[in-house]
This record gives sequence, C-alpha cells and structure tokens, in this order.
Amino acid sequence: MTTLQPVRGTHDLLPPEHRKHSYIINIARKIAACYGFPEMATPIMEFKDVFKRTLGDVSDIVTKEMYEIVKRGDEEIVLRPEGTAGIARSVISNGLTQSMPLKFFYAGPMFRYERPQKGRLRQLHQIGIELFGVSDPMGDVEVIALAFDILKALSLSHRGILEINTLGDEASRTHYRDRLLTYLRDHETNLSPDSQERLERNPLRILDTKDEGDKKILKGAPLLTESLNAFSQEMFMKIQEGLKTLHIPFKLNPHLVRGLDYYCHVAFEFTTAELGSQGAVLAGGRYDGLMSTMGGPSVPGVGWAGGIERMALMLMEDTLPPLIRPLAIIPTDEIFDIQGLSLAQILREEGYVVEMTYGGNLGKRLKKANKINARYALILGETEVASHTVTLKNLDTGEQTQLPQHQVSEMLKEKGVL
RNA sequence: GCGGGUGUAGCUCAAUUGGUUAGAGCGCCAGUUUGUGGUACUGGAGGUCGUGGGUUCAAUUCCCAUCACUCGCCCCA
Repeated sequence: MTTLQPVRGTHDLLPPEHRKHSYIINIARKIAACYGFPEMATPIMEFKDVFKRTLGDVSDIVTKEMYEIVKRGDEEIVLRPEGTAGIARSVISNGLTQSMPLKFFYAGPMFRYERPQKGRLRQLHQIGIELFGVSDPMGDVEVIALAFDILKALSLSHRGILEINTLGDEASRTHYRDRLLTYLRDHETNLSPDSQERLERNPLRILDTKDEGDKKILKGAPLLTESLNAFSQEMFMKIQEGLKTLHIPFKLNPHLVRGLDYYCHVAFEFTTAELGSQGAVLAGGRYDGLMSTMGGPSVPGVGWAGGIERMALMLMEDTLPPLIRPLAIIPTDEIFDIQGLSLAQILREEGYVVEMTYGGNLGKRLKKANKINARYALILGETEVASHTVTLKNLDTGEQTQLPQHQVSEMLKEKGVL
C-alpha cells in the first residue's frame, strides 16, 4: 500500500532542520580536525555478523532492532545500527593496524527498529569519533575533551551533565557481575519484572533502572568500585585527574552502564533533562576487546557517538550562524530578465549571494525580494539598461541610488555587504 | 515490545446534548498601487474533519479497527 507519509520513524530534513544538522556536523568535523581526527565513512550496509559478534548477543539492538535487507543468496546484510563496529571492521579490512594510533571522525545515518518518539527515530543521525591503539588513559581524556569541546561550541555543555563511570577490565567486571548477581538473586522476587528479566540477560543494566523499588534494593548492593583491581582503579583515577586538569566538569555515576557488550573501563554519557526520557545526547567509552572479538589483532580503542537529532532539538537559533541576506535582482519587466541574470552572474563570481526575481512588475518583485529577506534590491529598468546603470535600493532604509553597473560591487563592499 | 494521550486549512487552534453551508488568527494569492516593497484596508483560494468499517433518519461528534505523532516504560545517541 502506497502512502504519502514518510516511513515511520523517518523524517524529511527540510532546509531549516537540515541547516541545524549541517551546522552540528561542521562544528564537530572542525573540532575533530583540530584534534587530528580526520573524517571517514563506512558503508551504511554491513554483513550482519559485524554487529552480531560485537554488540553482544543479548542487546536489543542486535536481537530485535536491526533492519535486515532482502537476502541475496547466503548473505545476511543489515542497515548499520551504530557506527563503531563498521569502523573497526574497516580498520581490519584495510589492514590499517600497521600504524597506530588511528583516529577517525564520522557522521551519518544509523537505523534501529525502535518505537519512535521525539528524539528517537528509526533513521537517526550520529556523529562520532574513534581512537584505536592507545591504551593510555590520557587517550580517554583526550577523547572526552574532544566531545566536550564540541558540546561547548554548540552552547550545549552547560545544558546537561557529563557522567562517568568505570566498568573495569574484564576480570574486574566478571568478578563484580558475580557478586551483584548473588546479591540480586536474594531479592529477585522483589525486583520489577523488567529487572528480573535483565537478571538473565544483562544484570549490570539493572544498575540504571528507573524503578523506585529496584533503586531501594540497589542501595544495599555491592559497589562496582569495590571489585575493581588495582590496574582498573588506577586507570580510572588518571582519567578523572586528567579531566580536572582540563577543567572539564563531570559527575561520577556508579550506576552508569553501557548497553553494548564491547565496552570496558571508562563509560561516559552526556545527559540532559531537556529531552524527556531521551536524555542521552552523547555517550561512549573504551572498547579494548572489540577488535579481537571481530577477529582482528588485539588493539585497544575508545570513542563515542552523539545523536544529531537530539543536539538539534537543544540547539538555540541564535547559536547558528545568521543566514546571509541575499541581493535581489529586479528587472522591471521580463524583457530585462537576461540583463538581470548577467549582472547576477558577475556578482556571484565575486562571492555575493544573489537571487533573481521572476514575474510581475516592479512592485511584485520588490515584494518577493522582501519575502526572501533581501538586503538590497538591484533594479534594472528601461533607463538603467539604456545607460548601463542599476538602481541600488537598500530595503531596510528605502534609500536608493542609481550608479554604473561596474561600480556596484565596489559600492556594496563599501557598505560591508561582502 | 508494553501502557496512556492526540489527530479538523500550509501552521496554531475552535465547533453547543449527534443536526442543515465546519470557523478564527497567522501564512498564501489578488486588488487599492502599470517604476517602488515592508504598514494598512478590501477581496479570494485552500478541508476526502488521519484512514477504513460500524451504529443512526442523520457522524467531525458515538463504537471498533488501523495509521501517524506524542508521553512514560523498554532500549539507546
């Protein structure tokens, strides 16, 4: 059945919205470049295995949210639900692990079959960065600093809070998982149904439950920090010290857990209260086990992804660069349209934003010029064309002067238009 | 996937216990103004009342289904 609606959970990016998306991406790209993270892009389609083996067999993303593309032979191809696994795959495919470290910035669409809400779409757009080959905690600090710089540049950093936690290395996490499980099993019947299910699938997830009853039970639960071995603890301490030195405000949240399986050590999340239940704007962590899980060499990694739609929802209009007010070319009659286009061509070559007006008399066209918020109108009528002049009208003040066409650019420069 | 709310013009919203031609503001188009826009005044266009079915003499209104959006949960950026 055909319908004129867009597919559920997808959105048209009309110019006003697209402008926000581009702005966010451009700012992020620029700041990433300052940190030495060049942009790359991987295909939107990947083999299902790329995500299945890395994200964890129990995560919702893998078990029920992937868009599978019609099978061709034995190939199982999916629309990517996130960016990191594809980039890790690319690093291995291209043999890039020869020279470390590797740094990447990316931006693009991701696809998840979720129930749509504001700030939660089936086609969502993310920016992200990945750093491979640095196990030093200063790598984590730099990656977080990069994220914070972007949020700051978008005037968002004070509108939420950066929370961090550590999951520890694998030994620490396994140890903690067992202790937590033992504790929670004693309280199993009092847990919420959701959490009872998580007990089997992903017990650590119970830590950031929203259920009040669960929260009470968790007050008596063992803390992850107590299970950390010395190495994991030291790593986390260094990250905190690094963030303090760089004046990046953060809050420790021992209940912060990442959903995807490949994370270890530091986990961080920038959350806001402004977006309702979709509060996570940017999140990431360290994923030292990812590359080897995929069958590549054992290479440590750390990175994050940020939701462009969520940032766009928070973005204030006045942080966007102002729209450039165009010059409007106004022939007083259609017979002078071609002269108008010639003048437009010359001015555009010099970098002016010039819009041609079509149809109607002078009054009509001025009205149109007004509607596109033109700053100046360049009027070309019989007298102007005959004398190779143009009437330059300031649409804010109404002032106008007639001058030779070859002097227009100079005059506009004097007035600070370019 | 679970539970709630909403759907009327391009946008924001009205419409009495179910009743005859579904309204307003903004926006859009045109005119007052055939070489001067913004303001003002006047006029005009624009609606399968989300969609499909049911009840009824009669449905935008009541019932069911469905789609979309939305809030919370789940999940996650």
